[in-house]
Amino acid sequence: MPWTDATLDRLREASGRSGGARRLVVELLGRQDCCLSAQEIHDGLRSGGARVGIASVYRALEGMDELGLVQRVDLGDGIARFEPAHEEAHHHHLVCDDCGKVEPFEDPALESAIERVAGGRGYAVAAHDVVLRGACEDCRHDGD
Amino acid sequence: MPWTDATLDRLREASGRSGGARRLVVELLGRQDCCLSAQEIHDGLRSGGARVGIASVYRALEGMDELGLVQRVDLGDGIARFEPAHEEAHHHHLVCDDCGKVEPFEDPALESAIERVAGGRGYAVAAHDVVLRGACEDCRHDGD
DNA sequence: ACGTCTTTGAGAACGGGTATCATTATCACC
DNA sequence: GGTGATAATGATACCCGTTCTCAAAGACGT
Repeated sequence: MPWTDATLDRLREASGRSGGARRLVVELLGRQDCCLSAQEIHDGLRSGGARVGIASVYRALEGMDELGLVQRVDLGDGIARFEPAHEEAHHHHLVCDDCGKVEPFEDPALESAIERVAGGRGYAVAAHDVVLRGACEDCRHDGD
Repeated sequence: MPWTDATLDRLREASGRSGGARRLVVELLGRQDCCLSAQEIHDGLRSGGARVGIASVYRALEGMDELGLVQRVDLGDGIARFEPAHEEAHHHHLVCDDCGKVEPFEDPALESAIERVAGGRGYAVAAHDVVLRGACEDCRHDGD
């Protein structure tokens, strides 16, 4: 788990301390391959028997976000989701309006188009989200 | 104001009635060239002397959204924004993390990359948002 | 082990968005 | 122009994700 270890190191380095709640959040997030909401993280930890407060989950996520260790993902439903930031495997999301399924995708041409746009406007882009909403293949063939 | 008139017609057609609050919201939105939040619309109408409830603003926006007359824009700050849907002038947004400025952009290569991704995944994409965050040209040259 | 300073957890507080409900306004019909 | 059925409206209570507060617990240098 390279991301988990590196993230714990960076967090300890930044604050000078370690903490149990923060470690649990990082470890859970490191096991995921797509995004999780703060509530989902909280529920996952509680169901695993940990006595973790929701505020600690938000604090851990905030700290990681400031250090660029997580990618904040906004799917448009008013709930912030987070996933480990693997710079070598940057991806975006397809959201099905029918069944709510979220699946990641990556596309080099999309990335280069984004970089070209930002550069042409004088922008130093720190982050970008692309969210495609619609009907997934399964739901297109179901009744709709 | 072609969008304003067409939108009022479509809304009346859909519900069978007209209403003063809805008309004010549509007229205000039709005067904008980029996105506004519900609160901004509400404040704008109240400061113009109209006694409009915030609930009516949300209802008007919801109705227009269902008919595809507005584009819902999510800039990642937890506030939904809306702008007139001009299908001939589809655009996305650059957001400055420093000064909060929002500016629109459009890019045909970006659009075609999105369509290609969605098609390759069997997705019927109904809507897509691209939000680029970073430092705008002004803020890059200021202190930061 | 001790003291200091950060983290933590519970719950209050905040804010955008939605639901409720009595009142008002619109419109087809007369 | 009335009249009645029905939708729109505005004030406000409510929901829920997120942030704030604060006392208690934990981490680390000494």
